Amino acid sequence: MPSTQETFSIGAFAKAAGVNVETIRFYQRKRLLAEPVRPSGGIRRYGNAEVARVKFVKSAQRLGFSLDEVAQLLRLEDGTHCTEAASLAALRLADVRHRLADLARMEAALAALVEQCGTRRRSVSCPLIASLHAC
Amino acid sequence: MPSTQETFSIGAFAKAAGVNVETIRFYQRKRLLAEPVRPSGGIRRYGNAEVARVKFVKSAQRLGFSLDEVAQLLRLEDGTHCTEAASLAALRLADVRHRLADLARMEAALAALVEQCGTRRRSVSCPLIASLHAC
DNA sequence: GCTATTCCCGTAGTCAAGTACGGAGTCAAG
DNA sequence: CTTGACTCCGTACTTGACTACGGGAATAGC
Ligand SMILES: [Zn+2]
Ligand SMILES: [Zn+2]
Ligand SMILES: [Zn+2]
Ligand SMILES: [Zn+2]
Repeated sequence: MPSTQETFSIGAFAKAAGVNVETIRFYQRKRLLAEPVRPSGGIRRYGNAEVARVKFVKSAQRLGFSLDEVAQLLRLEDGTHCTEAASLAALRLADVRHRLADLARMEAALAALVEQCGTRRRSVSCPLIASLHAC
Repeated sequence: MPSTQETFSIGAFAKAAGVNVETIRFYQRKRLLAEPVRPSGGIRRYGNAEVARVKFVKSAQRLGFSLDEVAQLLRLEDGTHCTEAASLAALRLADVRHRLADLARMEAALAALVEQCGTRRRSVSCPLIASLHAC
């Protein structure tokens, strides 16, 4: 019972998802997006679900995941999974936690930098470089 | 008064920094690294400072910064900065905080996914896609 | 019905970030 | 002094993620 109109053409779809039409087609080639059947020589239609999917891809990308990794993430929720999916998710989770820690360090360093530059103009040495551990 | 021996050849430098020799030279072309003078037809020498610099670049990259952005970050601590540097850092900080929030959501979603797949095999709907808001 | 957008599809080009290669020069060991 | 490893430098190739182009089909507005 989808009440909202779920019928985007590829152009409207791309606009709704905030990407280029070519990007949609590129994702279809890369199997990140299924191409809906087209009514015998007609035009394909897309719904809100695929808009959300594309937005997820772009967001995950911003977090540093490659398209292949995003595809894996998506497969976690898509298909028949469980046994292998759980271990995959665990791997990704460890990765995410590492990034989280790194980002937190970076946040602290940047915040300190902003603080120092803002209040006094006498900073002995920037904490930025020191803040990123050798990992 | 540098007591530690600060004399890497480019090969030792690259190894110490955990990157390829070609990467060093690439960074020099990109002005992320200055090339030290070479004693009239001799071999260039590098020190611990540039090792730290390269490690910083790689760490910042892992956090999603592009090389151009890393160059900006490095300029923050290098030159005469403060006024413009503070706003640049603030921009990056906002970005980092956004990513942090997204990553935290994703962490929760992945943890839940792992949990669900591990214990029961009945998950109504994966929270993964929902975890990244439309930003 | 006519024209202007869109869509479809394949191929090709771009941009960032390296990575590889090849020939000449340099240097330390033997 | 020769040999082998390493350096220097320029140019070219690779990979990931798009982006552009071009010609024919389909649909929408008038
Ligand atoms: Zn499961
Ligand atoms: Zn780390
Ligand atoms: Zn300052
Ligand atoms: Zn976000």
